[in-house]
Amino acid sequence: MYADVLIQYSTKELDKTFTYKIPTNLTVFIGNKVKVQFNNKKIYGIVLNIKASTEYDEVLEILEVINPEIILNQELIELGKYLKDITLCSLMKAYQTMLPTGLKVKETSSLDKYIEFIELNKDREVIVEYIRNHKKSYKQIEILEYLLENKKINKKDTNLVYKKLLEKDLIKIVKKRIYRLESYNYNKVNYELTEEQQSVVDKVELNKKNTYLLYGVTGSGKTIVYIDLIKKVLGLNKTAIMLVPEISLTAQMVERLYKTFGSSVAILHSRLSDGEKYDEYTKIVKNEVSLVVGTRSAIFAPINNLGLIVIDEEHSSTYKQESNPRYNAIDIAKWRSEFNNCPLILGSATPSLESFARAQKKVYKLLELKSRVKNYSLPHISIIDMSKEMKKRNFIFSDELKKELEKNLKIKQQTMLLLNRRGFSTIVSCQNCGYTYKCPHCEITLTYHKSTNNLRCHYCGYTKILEKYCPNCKEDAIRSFGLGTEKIEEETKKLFPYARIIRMDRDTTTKKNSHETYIKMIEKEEVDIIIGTQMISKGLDFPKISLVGVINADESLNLPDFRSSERTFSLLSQVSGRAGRSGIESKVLIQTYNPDNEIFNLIKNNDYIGLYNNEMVIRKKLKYPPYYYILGIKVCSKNYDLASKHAIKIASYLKNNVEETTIILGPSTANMFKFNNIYRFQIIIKYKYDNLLFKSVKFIDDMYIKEKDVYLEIDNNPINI
DNA sequence: AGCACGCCGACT
DNA sequence: GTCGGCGTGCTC
Repeated sequence: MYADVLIQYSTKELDKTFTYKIPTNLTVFIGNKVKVQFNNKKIYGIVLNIKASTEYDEVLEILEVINPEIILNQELIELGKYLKDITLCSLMKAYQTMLPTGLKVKETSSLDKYIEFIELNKDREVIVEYIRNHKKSYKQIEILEYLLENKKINKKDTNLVYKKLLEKDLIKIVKKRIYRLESYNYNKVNYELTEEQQSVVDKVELNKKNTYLLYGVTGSGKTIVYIDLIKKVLGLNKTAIMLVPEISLTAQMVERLYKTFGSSVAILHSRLSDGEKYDEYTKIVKNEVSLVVGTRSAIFAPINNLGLIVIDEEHSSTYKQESNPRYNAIDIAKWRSEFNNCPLILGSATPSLESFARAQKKVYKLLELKSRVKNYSLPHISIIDMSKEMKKRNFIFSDELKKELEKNLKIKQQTMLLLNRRGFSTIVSCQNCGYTYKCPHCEITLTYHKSTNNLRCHYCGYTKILEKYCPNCKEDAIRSFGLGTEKIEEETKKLFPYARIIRMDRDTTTKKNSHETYIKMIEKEEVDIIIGTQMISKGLDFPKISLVGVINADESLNLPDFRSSERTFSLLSQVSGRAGRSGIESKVLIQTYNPDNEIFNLIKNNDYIGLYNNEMVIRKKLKYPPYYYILGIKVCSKNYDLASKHAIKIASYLKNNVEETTIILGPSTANMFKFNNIYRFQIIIKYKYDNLLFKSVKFIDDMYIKEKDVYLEIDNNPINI
């Protein structure tokens, strides 16, 4: 027998299988990871097909099967091909993306973790006899008697001398595989569904491949609906995958799931160690769990008998991978829902326009939760005109926000302050000559971080110490402008010296568990004011938060992206939803320099439908999603002229090789025109249905494989343009 | 990807 | 004279 093996290198040149002979002493299955000789090197590959004959006269033999118990099942093998098709990556790249680090197709050491136990190796009578005959060997007897009583000793926990007994074959050392993450034993908690929640659950047909959009206001209990649906599915002896937008939200979600489902839950996200990930993957492969919770990549979990997929906060941009392969977990989920003939639930309080439009067109089935549980009212939202405040020399806190904060501190309630930008100040420049610090690799302004006294590029990570004198004119006139969370923290501390303040952004929460520590602090009410970036806007559920202040709402509104209104609405609704999660009356104050912008009216009235209707008019007029799909091609090179030249060439080729309804824009300079010293030109393609387009793009993509100094980044349905 | 083979410049 | 630069070409 012969096997078609896909080689570990994920380059497009080697994106094909090679045939190897299966030696008679090896059992090989489709989906196995195997070791083979390739071009005089020993490397690894995946078996994609097994056949009886080959056209080649001479083929090499498969050398070894690695992890024979863990194979890519038929579903995942097919899914890899789909991933390749939609992202134009190589097939191996697709499989490497789907596999956890410890199981990738390359040299990997075993990550199995074992505990060693000492156990008796002879019958009870033999041992008792031995003890009787060796009364003076106290040490040995101590062990034997303990083992007679307790059966086993953890080898690590003992310093007893057991070597002699081992030599005499009276005891043995037994290795047992263990998992690094053990599920906690929470007491199971019962829950009750409201009438509205129950009716939503009842509408979901469990044996059909429908996509549902669960549109429910913040605090309406979407999670309970997910849990109840999962319970029903597990009751049918099927399994489920649930995705959450970010790692910080998995802990909270997992706790809730444990309370309902006990230990049959596996967790997958990128902050697990390689060993932990490997263990969780093993649990799934061995059918030891029936529910997988995790972030984006958990959608590739090798779970069998899938009966339900839930994607919470479906509008979140984190479901889109921003590096190759640029897939969206929602697309993968749809594929798996079809493959397994099971429902997919997309949930959100502010669905993406694409999803809501599909629900309107009945492509998705719309499920609605209109009321907050226990009828807690939504917080009262006011918009504050910062241009008026500026005349009073209030640059950060308006009078009203100051007043409300003070009030809230007095009554011992918690306050959240949102500013979607970390660091201290966003622009550092010289008052004398106008010199502005910019990243030498990316051409964007550097952000000043006071805590570390340096300047940082938020794109490539370039760091530079801030000098006292201007590097250009040598004057002592360096000043910084623009707001970041660090500055908010400093100002808040000045204004409210007695308040207990924490700052949560990427700078303060990168260490493992630091995020959890902060959450615990908020929970235990050891904190009065929480300052943070959008990180604090999602999922957090604390009853004591009754005031939310948005320092500068224009930050996200002014981004040059057609989705900026949608995103701003979603962010502000999301963060507003953090307040008023108990009976207490709560407030949200949004500071802006553009109070007349229609969007604030919509946010104030929590009018998602209004936003949807407004935006859809604009999207239609400007031919943006959901009316058109977008495909972005970035032409990249270290050489400016080369990038520009090829971009023009590609655009003109495309104009002649796509359907008439398709619109080709550009090339123009990309948003991050210079990034890490690479120049990027962008071609935007707007299309409806165009089979020709994909053929042409694939053709171009193949052509540029060989090009050394230019490369393409192709992104179908990009989330940023 | 990675390595072999292959053809032209500066050096123990 | 060689050592070694990286430009094609091939891998079951």
